[in-house]
Amino acid sequence: MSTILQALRGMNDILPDEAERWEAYEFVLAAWAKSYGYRPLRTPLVEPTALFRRAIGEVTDIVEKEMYSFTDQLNGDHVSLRPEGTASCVRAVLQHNLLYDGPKRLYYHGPMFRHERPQKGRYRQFHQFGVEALGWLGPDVDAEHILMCARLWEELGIEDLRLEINSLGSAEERAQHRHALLAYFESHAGQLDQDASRRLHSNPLRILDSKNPDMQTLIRGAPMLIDHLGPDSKAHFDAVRGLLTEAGIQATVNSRLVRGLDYYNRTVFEWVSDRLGAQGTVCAGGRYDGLIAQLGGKPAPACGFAIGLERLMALVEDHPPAPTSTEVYVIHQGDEAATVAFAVADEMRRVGMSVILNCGGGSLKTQMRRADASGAVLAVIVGEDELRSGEVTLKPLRAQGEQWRTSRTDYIEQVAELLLGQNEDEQLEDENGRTGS
RNA sequence: GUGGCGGUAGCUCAGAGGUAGAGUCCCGGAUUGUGAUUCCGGUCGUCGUGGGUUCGAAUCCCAUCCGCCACCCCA
Repeated sequence: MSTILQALRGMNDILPDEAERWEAYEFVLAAWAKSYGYRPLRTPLVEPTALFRRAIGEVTDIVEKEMYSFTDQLNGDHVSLRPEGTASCVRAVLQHNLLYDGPKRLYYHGPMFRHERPQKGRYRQFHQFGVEALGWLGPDVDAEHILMCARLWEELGIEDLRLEINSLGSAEERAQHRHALLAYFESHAGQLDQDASRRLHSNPLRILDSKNPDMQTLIRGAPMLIDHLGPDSKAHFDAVRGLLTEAGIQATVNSRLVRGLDYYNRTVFEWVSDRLGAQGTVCAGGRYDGLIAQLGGKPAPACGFAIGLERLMALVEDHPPAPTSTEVYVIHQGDEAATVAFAVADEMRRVGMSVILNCGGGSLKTQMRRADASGAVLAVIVGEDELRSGEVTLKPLRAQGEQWRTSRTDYIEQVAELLLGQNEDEQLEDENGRTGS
């Protein structure tokens, strides 16, 4: 063991059983995003460190202590593995001037990197599916994002996510509130715990989020951000909530909901599960109207959110999508038959069947066992007898019925028929299963 | 990053100073070309790693790595 190198801490291999689930989810999520008019964007995993420092904020935990940052040995560039997707997305949009002909709906997915202490649902390399709408002022887009999440949970059969939403107001309103907050906490400095004292000047908003029971009274008395919202921000927030109510989506306003990235303003939201322990946030996002200008673009509003794929998939572990299975397993005996079997497998694959050709020899019994274990619907046997008569043997492995021999010129049609019949049976079973439960 | 718990066969786990085990999986066989079940046989481990204590360590001690839980924070 000691001589075998391991994956880095908090970075996981996704083995075939799980990887099949991943592919299924990636497919479902991409189709979902597309159905709302979002288009894919792929950006590099490595970006200039400055991008994240400017976008996420210098004093955030992510930038201060969680980024994989290093110096490119060859040219001295300061680069970082991306800790989230929005910064890269905005960078790409600006670099290629994608907003030149109007607003854009975009989605992305892939690995993100944060150097945190791993736990279940929290990894150093984790995966997000992100959705961004750039160029719309809202509140319709804000509501669209929350709505599409709700519909996705329905589609995936997740029923216990609760929605928390808040408004952070504009940058000016936040600054005002920060002032009031600072004054309040400074006048009660004696009641602040260690964490709160530390955050007092770096990020006083975060004090509101403290879980320390001794702090709750103090926090309840603190100035509320929502009371510092101007008429525009208030109208925006009300409009978002109105649209959600119209759509029948229940949201809890959590005035202490604060996102960990500096770029957020106005609407922020989180979908939270109680089944994931301390890592309950499955999906979160909000509006970031200032970021585009902050990164040097022509000012434009935007909002977006990201889903943590590990967390999402942990919620539906009990109902994994069925993996696609092999249809045909080709068995053969003897050198000459091996050549024929090779060609037979190739022929079937070229008409679209998924075929495993037995490799590595083995007795007929052994090969039959492998065929059974492969999940194939049908075994095609090429033995010495078949070779002499120019035939193959077809043996159904799942359905009733005996094996039979057929000529090598027309066996494919019979295989196709058999597979078709099998698929119909499965669909029937599927439907019965669904209506029956 | 802080604190707590854990790591024994590919997998699930028992063993708590005295010869490393069970189930499962995998492999081979049960009269020569056929899957499940059953029966028989077999492989598998530096007991996470490295030190220390001891006549003797999977077992006790220290360090370290990895995982889990809480904090911090977040998807």
